[in-house]
Amino acid sequence: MARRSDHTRDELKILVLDKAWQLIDSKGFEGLTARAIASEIGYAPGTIYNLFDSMDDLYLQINARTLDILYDTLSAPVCNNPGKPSQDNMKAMALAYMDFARDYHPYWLMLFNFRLPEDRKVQAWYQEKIDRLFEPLETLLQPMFPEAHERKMKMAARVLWSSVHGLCFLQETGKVSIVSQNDASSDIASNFLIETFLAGLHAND
Amino acid sequence: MARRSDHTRDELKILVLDKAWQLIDSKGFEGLTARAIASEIGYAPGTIYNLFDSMDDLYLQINARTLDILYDTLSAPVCNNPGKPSQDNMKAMALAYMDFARDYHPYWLMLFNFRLPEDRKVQAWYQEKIDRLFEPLETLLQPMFPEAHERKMKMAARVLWSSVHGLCFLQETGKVSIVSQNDASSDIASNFLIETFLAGLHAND
DNA sequence: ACCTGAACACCGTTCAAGT
DNA sequence: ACCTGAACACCGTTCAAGT
Repeated sequence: MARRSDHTRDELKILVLDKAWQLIDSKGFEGLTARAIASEIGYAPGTIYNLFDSMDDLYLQINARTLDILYDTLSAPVCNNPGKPSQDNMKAMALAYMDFARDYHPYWLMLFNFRLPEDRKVQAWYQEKIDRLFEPLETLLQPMFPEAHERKMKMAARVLWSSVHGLCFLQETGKVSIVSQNDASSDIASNFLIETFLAGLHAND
Repeated sequence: MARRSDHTRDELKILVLDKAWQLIDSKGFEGLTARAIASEIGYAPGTIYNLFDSMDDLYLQINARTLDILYDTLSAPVCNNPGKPSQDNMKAMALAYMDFARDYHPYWLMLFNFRLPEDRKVQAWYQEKIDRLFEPLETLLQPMFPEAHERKMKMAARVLWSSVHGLCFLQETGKVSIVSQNDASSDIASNFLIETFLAGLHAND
């Protein structure tokens, strides 16, 4: 019931987000409540609302962290193997995405369950974090398109990316067994998708 | 506070589900609460739990209705135009799916936000409703594969279906503008996906 | 047997009151 | 200025008590 100044405002925000991240890890998204965070860091629930507009705002900040990790994950295949054939790197990227969905499962789910409050647009900085997710794939697709067809290349990147996401989503949420109950089924399916899509791109040239 | 027997148990279940469907339509998923349903049909909240194990169980029943409508929607292009080229029917099917996602938006979202309570498997009757969603697309893909390659055809159906879903999901949840801010962008993107995928299938024969 | 409705254990969020 | 914590308006869910 006083100013405590144990931490600066920014330190406190980071403290809250770190604890939120931990709570998701240990209790899942359902365990992430304002009261739980507050009690864990030794503050009152109201303090959360001093730092964030709402829990939705806090979810957005968590998603921002997740998007940063995902960006690094998707960039890795491109950066580590610049010499390799694009198709191999694309397959590696798709598998990296699927591994990410498994390893960061609750965080990855939050990315898509989150809906903005209808009325107002998502902030520009957040949209930017989403948009740049396509960049690594664009880098790989670039050499397959003439320079004049950049818009088509960008569409191809988004379509292929969405496809991998769709595959991953139906796989990961267990709605569908893509090929069989095999453990490697998602690998097979995503490789098949990429091979077919790239073959189609070349055929339609 | 007594047995009322205004309705049989089954009538009551239908009454609840109908009202739940209406509530989602008018107030969105957030407006769908046990108390709201009960008050609207003139029963006590406890009655809902007499008919359903939990709200999750009720969500599952709503999803079952949604899946039935979706199945009919996806079947339409195949049934109505048996003579047309498969590619045209596939494009129509993809657009039908995207229209469905828009027209039944909250119901469609519930399909994917719903996660089963970890421990126990989804019931067989529900899994069946999911599995048969692939049938219309399989019917269209069938002629493109030799009979011996049925397993490959089934995988192609699931991969293509997932891809369309992924495209639709990123489009509909507004995370990504696939081509531009154009209204027709999802049509362009899904047509491009299908053309490329089919061309790839033929090229890899 | 069926239904009630109070009760339990929670939520997100607000805001007057403290230091 | 910062933080508290009680209060408000909700949740899902349970279950003794009624008819």
